[in-house]
Amino acid sequence: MARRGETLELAVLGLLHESPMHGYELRKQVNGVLGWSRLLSYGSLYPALKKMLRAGWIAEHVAAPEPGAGGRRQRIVYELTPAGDAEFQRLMADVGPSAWEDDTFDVRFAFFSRTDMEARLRILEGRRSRLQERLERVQRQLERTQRQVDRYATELQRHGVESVEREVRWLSELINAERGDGRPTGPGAASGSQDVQHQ
Amino acid sequence: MARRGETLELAVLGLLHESPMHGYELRKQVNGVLGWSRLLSYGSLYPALKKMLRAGWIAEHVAAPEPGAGGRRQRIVYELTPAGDAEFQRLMADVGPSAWEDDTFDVRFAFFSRTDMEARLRILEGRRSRLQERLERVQRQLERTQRQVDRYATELQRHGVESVEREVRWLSELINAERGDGRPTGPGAASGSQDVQHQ
DNA sequence: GTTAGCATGTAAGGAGTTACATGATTTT
DNA sequence: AAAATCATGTAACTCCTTACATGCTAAC
Repeated sequence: MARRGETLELAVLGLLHESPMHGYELRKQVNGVLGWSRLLSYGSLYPALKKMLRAGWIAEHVAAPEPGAGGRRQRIVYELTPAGDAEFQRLMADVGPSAWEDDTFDVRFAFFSRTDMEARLRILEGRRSRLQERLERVQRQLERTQRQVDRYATELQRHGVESVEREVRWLSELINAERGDGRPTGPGAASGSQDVQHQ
Repeated sequence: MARRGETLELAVLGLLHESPMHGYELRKQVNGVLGWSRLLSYGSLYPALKKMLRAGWIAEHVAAPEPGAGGRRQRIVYELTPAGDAEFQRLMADVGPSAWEDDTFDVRFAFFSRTDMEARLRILEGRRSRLQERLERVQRQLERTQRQVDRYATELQRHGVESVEREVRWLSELINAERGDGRPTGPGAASGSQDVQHQ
């Protein structure tokens, strides 16, 4: 049951899973690697780190201010504890609807290497049908409300629909690639764009 | 100075500008017309309406429960006051950076018919350079951090970049259309990207 | 000597969600 | 009789941002 707030938590856990890091660096990674549009603020990150420390998922240790490049002050390096690793596994094991919601999906996807193919497929397919539902809902509304007098409102909607359709295609390619990788000469999934995307 | 919270306000003002509506209907319009992914909740909308009532921007009147289709209870219909119309104009007149932020841009765009071409161009161009900055930042990061061991993280970033590039192209087309509509055979703006960037 | 980037934090507040509370009317 | 849809609202809570507070080192 991954609530909304567990997204940042998962991101931190996943990044520390790769290597220990201090807060400032962690923030840049969260922004960069996870392609978040709005830069995560320190007012968000540091309290989250404190909370995770208290929960015993991460451990801190003060690193010497190595005189390399840039003005280095004493940094606090965080690393994953065994409990933190367990928590990461627990969160990643959730393949229910919450795993394919808008805010969480990207983070899950970024750490897909740490899940098995079955979980990946379930999440990708869940995400896809979620988007398809959205598409149907919007298109139904487009027909229902005939008030298409306004070109800008119409154009906005058209662009929105196209964006979602594009993402559905992307997901379909990923799903095919997953299945293709599973069975090298798969007979069912071999229609054209089999593994186009997978890298 | 359109702060984050003024987005819902602007949406309501804009929709009531077209015609009076009650809350339930307003919510559907906000969700549908403005293509919002997450459905706006009543816990958000009704307090906002109360606030706008107190501010004098909208007026309420109880409508008789006309026995048409659907279970109709007594509805509260809201309509724009002259003060509300003024506020709408004031908000729409803001062509500064806040007008092209992620959460606000869509709403502004939906009501573009109520602005002049100059304001439209300024906002479209502002939005475009904002996205281009984002693109550069991500691409710089992609080069800097060589840790591209993970195919999923890489794929996520690739898709993200492509999405933003696609939106930049969309904005460019809209900008061209605006200029084309303004001066049917415009001689000045015809040199490719003459004033593309100018913020 | 001042600006820019590195680095860590706290306090206050904003914007929205979820869950709760209520109740009418129409369709199945 | 139950379920679905219409319709309005409140209270508690969550997550996040902004602004503030501090101070180091490197480059200009």
